[in-house]
Amino acid sequence: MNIYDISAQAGVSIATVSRVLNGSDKVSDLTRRKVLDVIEKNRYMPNAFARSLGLNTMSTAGILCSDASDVYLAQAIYYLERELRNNSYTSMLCCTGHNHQEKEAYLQFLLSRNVDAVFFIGSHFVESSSKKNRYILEAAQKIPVFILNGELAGSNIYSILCDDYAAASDITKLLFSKGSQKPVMLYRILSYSGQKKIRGFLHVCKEHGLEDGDHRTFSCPGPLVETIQILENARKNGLVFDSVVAVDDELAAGAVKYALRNHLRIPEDFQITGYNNSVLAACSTPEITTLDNQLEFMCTTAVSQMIRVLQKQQVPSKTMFSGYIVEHRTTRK
Amino acid sequence: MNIYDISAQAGVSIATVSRVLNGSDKVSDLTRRKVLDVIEKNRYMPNAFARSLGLNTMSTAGILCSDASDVYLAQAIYYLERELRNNSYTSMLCCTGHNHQEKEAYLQFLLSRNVDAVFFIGSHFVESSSKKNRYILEAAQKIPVFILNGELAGSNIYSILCDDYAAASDITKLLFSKGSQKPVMLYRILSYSGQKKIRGFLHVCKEHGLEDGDHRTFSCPGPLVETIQILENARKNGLVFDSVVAVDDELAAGAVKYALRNHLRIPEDFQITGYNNSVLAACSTPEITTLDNQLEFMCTTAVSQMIRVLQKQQVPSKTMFSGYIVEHRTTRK
DNA sequence: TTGTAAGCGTTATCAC
DNA sequence: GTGATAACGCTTACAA
Repeated sequence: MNIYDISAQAGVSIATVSRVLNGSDKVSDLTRRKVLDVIEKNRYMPNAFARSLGLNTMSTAGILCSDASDVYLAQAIYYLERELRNNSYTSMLCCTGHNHQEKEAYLQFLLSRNVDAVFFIGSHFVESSSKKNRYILEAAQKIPVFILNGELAGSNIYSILCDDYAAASDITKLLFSKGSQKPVMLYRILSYSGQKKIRGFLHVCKEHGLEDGDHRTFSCPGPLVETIQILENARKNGLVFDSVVAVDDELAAGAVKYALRNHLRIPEDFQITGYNNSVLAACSTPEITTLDNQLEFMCTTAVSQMIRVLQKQQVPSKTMFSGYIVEHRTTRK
Repeated sequence: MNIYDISAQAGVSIATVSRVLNGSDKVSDLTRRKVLDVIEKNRYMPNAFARSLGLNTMSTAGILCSDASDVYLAQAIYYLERELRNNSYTSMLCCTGHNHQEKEAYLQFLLSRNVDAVFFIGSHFVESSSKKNRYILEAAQKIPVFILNGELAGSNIYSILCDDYAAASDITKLLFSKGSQKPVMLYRILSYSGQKKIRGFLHVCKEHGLEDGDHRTFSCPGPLVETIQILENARKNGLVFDSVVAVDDELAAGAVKYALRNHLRIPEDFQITGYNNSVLAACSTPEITTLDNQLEFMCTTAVSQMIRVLQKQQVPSKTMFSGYIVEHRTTRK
């Protein structure tokens, strides 16, 4: 069943059917009714491929993330998909993992599908080596690229991110103000946002006279049990700490486990802060004080910027906004 | 830059270029090399829309779920996308929410994009009213439909699911065997799998002489705080219970909170089981005993069945397998 | 092994 | 307001 069948049955030309299909006002009501009847009777649906070929777009956007099962990224995917869909765009999802080669391959894969734009969720897509970022710059020559929670300068690249330096500073300040003397920080990897958070933490530590900040940050890329072990080892090695600043809520959940196992009272003896305000912060007992980096706002902003860019309108190449602290029960009153 | 430009530069016909592009062996090595050189020099990429139009497929599959941010569904999306991608299929994601109209609209949206197959994740897509399921049957007339964790009979529909009746029975038996006398069950909604789990629970209760099972199941569709409140209310209303069978790990996390607030020792005074073996079970303190319903296996099975169906091979319309219990610290040794 | 030419099903530009 | 018809860029018989 194609446009010719419909035009034949309705006794009009394919041009008229196409006009009806696309809501042109240059069709008489009578003809329109006639054509619509035939279309409905046959449950006709125009062929998306032919349509795309003519229009050179299928209204699709690519979403690249390392892992759709990560609670934070999953939330971002949810918001992005919702906004895209509300604007009649389909979302093509790709989970790349952390391997650089794979990231490149997946981006090529999306480009080969002629997506109209692509969203990177997470700062780890932006690498410190500019050579490794070339694939993003090249993609941006074809379609607009949006980086959520990360930053990369380049033409046709738009970065939308939370001010993680300020946020990490604020949350570290909060701990000091609640009586913590010796915080430590848990991070995953030295991604762009990871580095910002570490710098914010270190800066505030220094402000409070803690000069050994460099020895108070720990990389925890592995599963929860390893995170706990890292804290155990730090203590065994003689490090004194009475609070944990974690760069995500899962790490914070690890810190909660560490505290409970060692019979440290939360928040009296030991305070913990998470990051992302995810379901994990709410599911933990006690609920974790966390930083809301306004993910929903970030995603809606990104999609509306995409729409603007595709309409050739001007859009800032960098949009940064502040997060806010959500106090729960792992920090003192 | 299109196939004509390449053919002109390489001094061959577009047919030859197409052959090279599609790895035909009917091209001499010399010609192939010549064409590949031109392709690489120009970074030529064939137009996906034209290609799709000719082949009548773009190698895309639709994934429908209610909410990509749900930890369990997010995990399923991750596995499905990975398997699809490994088979050169792109994933088009749609999050429908729970409204029936939306589900229909989203399915139409995917069909209008000419996807090759569609995956429904979650039993709540299958409604008890067969009239409401018609949209799925109709879609199945065009493309194969795969239902994960749900069941619907119909031509070109393939259901892949865990035996939730047996699983819920097993996990309830486990609690009795660990000394629980009075379990209660927490469920979300009366979805297909929800009902199976409830029946399994009730059956085992009866086996153990607990005749008031019907009064021991509670619907908890809302957020965590409400789940806790429901348990509080049950207790205030005089119901005695010493364990909770939850149909997902988030509900189990709510039960953990309830127990801790009421100073019930886990697992000595109060035992809890979750479901799905998700990150929430691992992040909770104590870690939650949970049921692994082999989501990864379910997703890989679904995708390999899709491949087979698209190759016109025979595939069972229903595939059911058993889950297994992962014992952690919310049940006794 | 290579080339010619006919589709694939739309949209859009012209005439009328 | 409507109808021919060219374009979109590829795949694939069929011919050479």
